[in-house]
Amino acid sequence: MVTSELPKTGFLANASRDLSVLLNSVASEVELDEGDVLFEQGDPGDALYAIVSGSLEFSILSREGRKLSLDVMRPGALFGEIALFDPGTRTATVTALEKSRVRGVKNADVIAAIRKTPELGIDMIQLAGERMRWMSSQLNEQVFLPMPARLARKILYLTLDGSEHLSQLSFSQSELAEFVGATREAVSKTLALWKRAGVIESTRGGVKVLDREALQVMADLHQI
Amino acid sequence: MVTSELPKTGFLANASRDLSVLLNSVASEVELDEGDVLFEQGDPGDALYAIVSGSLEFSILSREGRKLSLDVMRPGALFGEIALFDPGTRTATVTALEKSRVRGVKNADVIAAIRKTPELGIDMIQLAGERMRWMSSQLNEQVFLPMPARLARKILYLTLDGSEHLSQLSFSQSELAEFVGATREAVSKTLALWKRAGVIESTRGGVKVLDREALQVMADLHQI
DNA sequence: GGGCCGGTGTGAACACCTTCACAGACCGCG
DNA sequence: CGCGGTCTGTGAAGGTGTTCACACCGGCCC
Repeated sequence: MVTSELPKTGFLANASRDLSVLLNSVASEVELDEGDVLFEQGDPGDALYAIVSGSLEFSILSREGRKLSLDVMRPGALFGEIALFDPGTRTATVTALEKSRVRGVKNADVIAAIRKTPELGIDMIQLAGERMRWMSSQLNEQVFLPMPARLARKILYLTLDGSEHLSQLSFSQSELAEFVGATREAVSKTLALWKRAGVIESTRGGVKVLDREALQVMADLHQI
Repeated sequence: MVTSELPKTGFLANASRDLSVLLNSVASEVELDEGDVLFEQGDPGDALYAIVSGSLEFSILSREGRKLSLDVMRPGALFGEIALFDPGTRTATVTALEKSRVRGVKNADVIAAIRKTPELGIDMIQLAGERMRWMSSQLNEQVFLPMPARLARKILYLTLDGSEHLSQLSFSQSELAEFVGATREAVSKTLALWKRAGVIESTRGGVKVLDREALQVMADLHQI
């Protein structure tokens, strides 16, 4: 059905073999170009996805169209698991940040597979647990932290690649603003401060982390 | 092992029989007095709970000790499911609002039960899905809605009992403030406005909803 | 009753972030 | 090369909620 190799990173790395089998048998592969929307908040959804290649943005939308970006998902990531057994609409929007390939499994297929191998159910619950833990931390940050701390945290988080630290981050200030839930101007002013302090370097469409330690401090501080 | 009857409301009402069986066999019952903390954010946790009687508050804490209350859980509610298979610490704090009884099942017992009856795994995933959907809506509200709208929504939400509308809500303004993530003063000023408009009535330690429709409007508005 | 404590009402000053406005920089493209 | 669009920098004004400060009110307990 599908031929390309599944990546061995992200959640898939420690998921059971059962899930890989499922993704290699009944899954259907989808190709996305940069900017393509895989699904949108409010859509009915009945599939779980795994990222084969590329990167996708995970975001939620307000009724007025404001966007809060939450995560950038990379190969090996699994998502869309809410839709698995809870019939309802998508609670988030997923957009391709570059040319990407994802593999989707219908909920009916996953249910059938769980009935055969309960171990898969346990994996899925573990996945849900991780996601909830992460959602909970996002809520905590958004509610309790001031904008600069949220910005510092998101920059640190987004420059994590596995256990590596990338110093270069390719997001415009407007995109960063969507990640921290603030305006472009506010982000711009904070970045300007940090730039003057030698913590970061900023170029058109990107930010480079110079002093990771200093950013860690900003992430915990409650003023500038 | 336990003798008291399980309530037939909340999530338990539509959960499979398998879960009820589990809760009636291997569960251990805990008695809580008003103010008792069942578990606290950061604690290691390995149990799933069901509420038998009473009511419990579900909240998250900031590092500085600020509290955001998220929900009041009633008989039939299940919670603590993150801890089931994701070894880690609690992401929230659960406190008894009155004398309550809860029944807890250890994760090992649930895992064993799922291996026997996969259907239970499917139930658990559905539970996790509902919780995530709800968490997602909370994040959305906290980030995108101004304080008065959040207050109106929480009051409406907390006066829902099953499908009934209670008009009386027994929370002080400080407690309401913890629910909306704002200060007592801000809540007080907003309630004063609504009181003058005849939408609510407020007494010491409580609020009474007079005009539910009007509150619904407030909940959608983006200014007072 | 008197004192005290927790809850309530409200104003003033302030902080933080938004909105609006505009200028300059960079880049691709005709 | 010059033009248009997007990205960036920054200031002024405004709004929303916080912090601080204080008055008042109602119960409860000695």
